[in-house]
Amino acid sequence: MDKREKQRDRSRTADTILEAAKTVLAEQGFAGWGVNAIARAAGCDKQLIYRYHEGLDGLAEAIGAEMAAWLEEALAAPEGTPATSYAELMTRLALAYLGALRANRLAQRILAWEVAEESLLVKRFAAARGRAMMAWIARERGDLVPPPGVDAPAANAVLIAGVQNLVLAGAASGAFMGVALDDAGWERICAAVRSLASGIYG
Amino acid sequence: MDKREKQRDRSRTADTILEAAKTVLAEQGFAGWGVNAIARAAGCDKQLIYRYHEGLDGLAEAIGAEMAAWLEEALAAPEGTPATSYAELMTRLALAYLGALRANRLAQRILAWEVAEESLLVKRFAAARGRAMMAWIARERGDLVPPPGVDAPAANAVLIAGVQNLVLAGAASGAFMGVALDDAGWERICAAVRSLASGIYG
DNA sequence: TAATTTTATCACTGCGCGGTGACTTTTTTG
DNA sequence: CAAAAAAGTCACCGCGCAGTGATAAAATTA
Repeated sequence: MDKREKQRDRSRTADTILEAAKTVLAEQGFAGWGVNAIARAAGCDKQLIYRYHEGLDGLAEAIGAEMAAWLEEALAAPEGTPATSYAELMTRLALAYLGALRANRLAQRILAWEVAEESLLVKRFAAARGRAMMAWIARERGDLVPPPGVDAPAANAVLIAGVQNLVLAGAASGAFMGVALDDAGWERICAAVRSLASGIYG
Repeated sequence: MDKREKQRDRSRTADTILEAAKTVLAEQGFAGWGVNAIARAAGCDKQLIYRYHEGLDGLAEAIGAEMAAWLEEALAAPEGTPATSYAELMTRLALAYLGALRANRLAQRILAWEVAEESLLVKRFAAARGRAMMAWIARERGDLVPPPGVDAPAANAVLIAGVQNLVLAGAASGAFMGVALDDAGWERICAAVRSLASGIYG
């Protein structure tokens, strides 16, 4: 009876470990992210983390790659009609990013990690994200151009950074500068992003 | 010769410990912030941390209080002529915050801490900062009002959050979305903040 | 000077961590 | 079936951590 001795399968186990690593990171944050916790969550021995994933660094690298893919998809989603102005383009980007980020705890944890530690690993995450964002802009922009006299990359950086920090603050403490980050609060933030973008680009 | 047996002085020692705690936090970040490291930096026994500061929580509380005072002073600094418009008011706030934050590693570490952990302690830090900011606005505003139809608190949240995240990103990886955060880059960011504020409020 | 209280140090416990070598069990190959 | 290779487990090491009870040294009081 019940002699299921779980058949052995290397790639399956490697996958399980990667999933466990993501789960632990999403739930505990990078502070509690280590071989012991991951092996515990994966239900296997920690040795396998070193064998199948080059240790924690390899796992982090894999997660970073998945994150880059996620970002691509999250931004690419709201297709349909192309933007008719640079202001609309950037508004779409910022709002798509805001929504996607709010729904992705793992991504939030990685962002927090990026500002809390300054390892090379984490720098690469940030650089990859920046590249993905800029690539999206370059691809979607078409022949739309920001108004002359406006430093679009700098303004975009402020907007996206604002969105990013608000999502992190919302997850961590539920409010920012007196604005409660509940559903109504997020609606206000979205409206403010729209106003800011059209105020500078429109 | 040289028999300086350091005279004992409780309040002096308590101060030394607090300073050491700040130094360790500023240099190592909150990950390396613990009784052992602090005692080592203060050159005394860790037991004294429990005796004179109620342990790590008490120290954190004290540091948080100092931070709140620092923020007050950092924002209050650029007096002189009062702002002539709401746009100018918020531009001043954002730029003063940006400059002060960039120069204060300890404050940066605390901000990173706030988004990385979700303890009650850290929530209080965030709440206190938010209150200080709003109090500054209420005090300096005079009879200036934002244009009708603009949700000023929400827009200010986006702006300040953007400034905050950019400073953290600059310290951690030196760039954000392709904008290098060196002296020239910060000039661009400041200009963008000015444009955003006057675009939405001006 | 002697007794007492304050200040500071020491030595230790228990824990979880990252990491590794030796082992057992299953699967594949000959 | 036996041998070899792959997959997975176990027991252990050294380390740094938070926390604590007993103890030593200085300062204060009697």
